Amino acid sequence: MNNILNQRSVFAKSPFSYMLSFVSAIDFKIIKKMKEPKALGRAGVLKTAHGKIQTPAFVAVGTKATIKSLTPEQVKDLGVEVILANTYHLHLQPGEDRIACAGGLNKIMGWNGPTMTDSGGFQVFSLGAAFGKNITKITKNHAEEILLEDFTETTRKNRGPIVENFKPAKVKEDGVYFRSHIDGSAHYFSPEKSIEIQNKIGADIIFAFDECTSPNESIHYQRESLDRTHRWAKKSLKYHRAQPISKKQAIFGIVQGGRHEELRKKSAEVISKMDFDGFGIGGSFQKVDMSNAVRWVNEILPEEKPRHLLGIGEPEDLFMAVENGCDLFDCVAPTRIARTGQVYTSSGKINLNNSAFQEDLSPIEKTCGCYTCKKYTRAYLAHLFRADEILAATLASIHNLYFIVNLVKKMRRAILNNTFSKLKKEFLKKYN
RNA sequence: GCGCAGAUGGCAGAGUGGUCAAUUGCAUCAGACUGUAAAUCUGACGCCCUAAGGGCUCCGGGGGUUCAAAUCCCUCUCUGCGCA
Repeated sequence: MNNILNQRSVFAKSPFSYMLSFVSAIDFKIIKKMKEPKALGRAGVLKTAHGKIQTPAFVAVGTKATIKSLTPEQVKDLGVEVILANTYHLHLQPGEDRIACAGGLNKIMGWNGPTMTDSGGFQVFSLGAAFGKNITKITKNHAEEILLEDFTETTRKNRGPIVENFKPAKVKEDGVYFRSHIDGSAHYFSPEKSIEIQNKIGADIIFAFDECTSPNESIHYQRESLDRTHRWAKKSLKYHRAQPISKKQAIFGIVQGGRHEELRKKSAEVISKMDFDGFGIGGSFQKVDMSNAVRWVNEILPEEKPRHLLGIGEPEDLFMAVENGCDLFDCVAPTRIARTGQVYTSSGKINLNNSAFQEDLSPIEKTCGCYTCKKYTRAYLAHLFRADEILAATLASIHNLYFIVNLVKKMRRAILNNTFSKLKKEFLKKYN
């Protein structure tokens, strides 16, 4: 016990801790802007209580305070600078009080770099309007098709009985009722509650509580929802600013508005007038709509504050987002697809479960500098996936995260060298 | 040698007169996955025809009963158990 106390006091008195007393919880400096006429892209440095982030930067998703299948050392070694955990998941398990007692998010998970938490706003969508339907962050269907009401039938088998029209999340004016996906227990998130939980979890950057809307909602609903998200943003901000922790914990407001130019611009205006430390851009998109939405918003958001495009992360999307002025991105794709055998290469994704790779003794990618590619063959990974070995997920996740994180690092360097357009053109030509 | 039980698609294993090209699991072959209900989910999986659909062959081998057999009878082969 003494040891722990000693360690804490030593940490508290470290020279680093005095640096925490800067006025804003974060400090963002743009060091270079893209010079192309219409480009909004920039390279910068975002300083947080747990270190700097060289932007643009890819944020690794560690929903439940772990990047699935990886240790923090592996995550750090492959180049990740910042991670994002989730309020909804951590509230249910292990609970924010336990995280606080354990010393906060960084301490409990053994990650000493910058951290963020999502507010639970995405679960309003994924467990609400999108529940049991074929709708996610990106939807390939046309709105007309999405409106078909037979998607509940396709709900996965192992997730309990399908109950018609059952949704674990229900939106109310002042908050959202959730039914836990773990044990079915009822929970209620208001903006204040979300912020309170995020305060306790203690990430460097937190997000306002928002509603990510489904693209199949009517324009009327989108309007109504957007007003609600704006009200929630105000409440989130007010509550947060009243807490002492807001001196070292930054809060980002989230822009919504679906695919509608009018709503996106309105949202960007409303949210940017609030005293947030930075901004998130949320929503569920059809791919063709995404660049418009990002552009509309970033032309309005104040240039000097960081912008986080929520949940986006395929290579082509990252090029689009960086070019259009986003600084941060998070995405589950690299780690999620890795666990099911799919890995990124410079000429597109490949699926290591395909029979062709069983005798392929080359690495995933010859020119890749990641641990997995330096040491293992496709054949070995193919074997691990077939044998259902845990290491498969780890090695593929290392590669995919390295691939994406370093792709964004390359974009940053290209901005600094004025070669972004060239990089984009060459990469996408080979990748697609 | 005698008695009993059994032989089903790559494997395991349901089915025991028509609704059976044959439940299910595994394996196999593909696909999906973008603020993680996710080490998950979906589809295909006898052969042939582009699909709806249709045709052909099939439940150890052979023969029989029946309008109809994986399913009933006879016989052979093989396997397991028990007794010699």
